[in-house]
Amino acid sequence: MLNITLPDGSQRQLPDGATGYDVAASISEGLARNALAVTVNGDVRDLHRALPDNATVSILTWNDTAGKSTYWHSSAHLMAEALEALYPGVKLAIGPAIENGFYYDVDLGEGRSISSEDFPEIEKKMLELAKNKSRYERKEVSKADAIAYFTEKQDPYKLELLENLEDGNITFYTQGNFTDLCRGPHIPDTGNIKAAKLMNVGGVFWRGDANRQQLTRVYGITFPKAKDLAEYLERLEEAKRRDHRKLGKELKLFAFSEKVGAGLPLWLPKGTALRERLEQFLRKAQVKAGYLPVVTPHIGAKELYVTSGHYEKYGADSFQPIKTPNPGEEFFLKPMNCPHHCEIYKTEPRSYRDLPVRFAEFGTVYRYEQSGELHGLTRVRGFTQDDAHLFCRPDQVKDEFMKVIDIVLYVLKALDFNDFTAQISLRDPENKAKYIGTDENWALAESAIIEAAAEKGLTTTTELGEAAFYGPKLDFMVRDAIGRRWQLGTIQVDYNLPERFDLEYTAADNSKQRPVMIHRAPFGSLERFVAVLIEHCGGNFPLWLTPEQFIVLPISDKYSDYAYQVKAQLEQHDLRGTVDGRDERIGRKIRDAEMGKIPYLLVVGEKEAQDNIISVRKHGEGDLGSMPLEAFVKSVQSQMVEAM
RNA sequence: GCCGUUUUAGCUCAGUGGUAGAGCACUUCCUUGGUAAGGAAGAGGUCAUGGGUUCAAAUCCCAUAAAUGGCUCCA
Repeated sequence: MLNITLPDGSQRQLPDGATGYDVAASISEGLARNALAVTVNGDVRDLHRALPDNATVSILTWNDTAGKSTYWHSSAHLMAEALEALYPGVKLAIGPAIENGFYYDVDLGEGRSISSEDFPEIEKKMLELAKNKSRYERKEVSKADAIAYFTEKQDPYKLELLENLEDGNITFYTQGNFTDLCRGPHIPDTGNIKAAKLMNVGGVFWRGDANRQQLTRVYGITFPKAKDLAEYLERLEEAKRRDHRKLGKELKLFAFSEKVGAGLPLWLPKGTALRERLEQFLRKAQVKAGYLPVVTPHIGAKELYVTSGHYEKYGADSFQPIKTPNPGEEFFLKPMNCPHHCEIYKTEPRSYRDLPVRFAEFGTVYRYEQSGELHGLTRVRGFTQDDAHLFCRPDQVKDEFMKVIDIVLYVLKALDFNDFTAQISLRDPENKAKYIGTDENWALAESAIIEAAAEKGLTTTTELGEAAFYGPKLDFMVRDAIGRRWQLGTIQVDYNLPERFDLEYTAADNSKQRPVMIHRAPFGSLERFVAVLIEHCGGNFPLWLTPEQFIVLPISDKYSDYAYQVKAQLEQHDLRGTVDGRDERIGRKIRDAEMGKIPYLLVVGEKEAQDNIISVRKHGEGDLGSMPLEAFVKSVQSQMVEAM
């Protein structure tokens, strides 16, 4: 008999040779039907493999990330089978599952290519093959047999992969007419692949090496129900509708100009209004938290970056130096604010009593990002960080972290990001030599971050080896309104720069000590944050932030005087808006204002002018009826207070 | 930076070798209209840039730039 422990801690006894499927069947028929794979002591395995004794087993279905991933990996094999059927002689490289679906890298051979026009045929073939309900059969093979198989098949990529595999550790999976070198695991059979869609095709290099063979990467996604595919495609459409590049243009927030240069955004008046409001919002919170605003120049002498180490690391791959009439004199556009802030720290001797000291700056920096990497506002060559550097004693790290977490949480709440986790990135304990700083300090900082996150009640994940060489960090991984994940709000410990800039403070015993430096940027950069925010709210910004809160729409030009009176009165209550004074009918004015995503449309005509009221229409909700100005002001103001 | 695709009016896009098009936006006129597009007229283009092929190029070829989908990178 086997003793099996389930995730809830309960125990079950099954006959020897029982499989994950048997466990699922012993729980419920439905679970057995939906089971895709199992985890055995944490490792994902095929559902139909015999279980070891005393294992902890959990059943994976479509609702588990690992279940989906297994499903998509199996789908990649199905696509490969379809490709082999349609493109005889195709050579296969690798085909993993990814976050949304899977891909397979293939070599079609000279003169053949796949384009999106070929997708329907491949999809059709996949579904046709899936209908056979072919089982994914696992088989352990010797290295010699595996090499013989792929030599026969003339697949150089699989042969190369085999070179790095150990004999006795090699498995093949076969479904239908297709056999692949694969570690697995896989779903039981192709039967529950009910919907397939190829998404994209692109060229990649074998093993990412530009000197090697160019392969075709075919991306696809599959689902157990046709409805799921339809929903997925709808989500993609929604993402397109929310694309910040599209909305940025439509709402006149920002633009790019070839003449100005790639990756250098131009902020239009409305975008600037939004951005400045964000800045004010954070500046206020920072001053309350004891930050000291500073301002530093956009360039720095070469020596500054030699000291910081950036010259050596990035000098050749970035914007090249600015020369002056003075021979040998060189300046660099600043790629970051930290070196400047270190120099500010050094302007006076610091006592342990002065710490922490927190310098904040909305600092514009320039980085020569690779041309292929530029993307709307999320990846640009000139951007403004909501930067601050905290210099503190080692024993203050935890407290400072907690305070920064407070600010980040405040920002996320005000902007309606409610779904997030904190990722703690620590040192790789196996490879401590990679990192700068003493063991003692690392241990102190790492436990400070972990404790701070725990005391703030954050949901956290911990990544070993993800820390920068100069210190551990905490990032907020935020899920937006349509389920995409973004990294916002970074807090990072730095042992490197204090060392390089020889920063010190005088301790209580009169000894010189090294302060700990903490970088932090709740937004990251204004550019990227605005991009994420646009996509999160679909261009419908929170009322307190939006460039225009209202627009007054006079029924005809007879009432435009009254319209301007309304605007002036609302402005006295610190509300922002305009009057649509065009010679157009009210229907047109409403349509344009709705398309412009302005939260409140205030219609005024004869009736309103006479009774000194306004007729209020809310964006996306329709007519709210008429009311006195004061009532409107009160309702809007209370909404804004609530949001903060 | 590499591979692919794209670039035509302010915007969204038609136009596959023979005189440059539509809708919206813009200007003017008419219209004074009550909750998602009132009507008419007009103006607007070295078809990204530079070369080439051709009697003839928006259209075919080459280069450059930018955008875009990937790859690589991301202090």
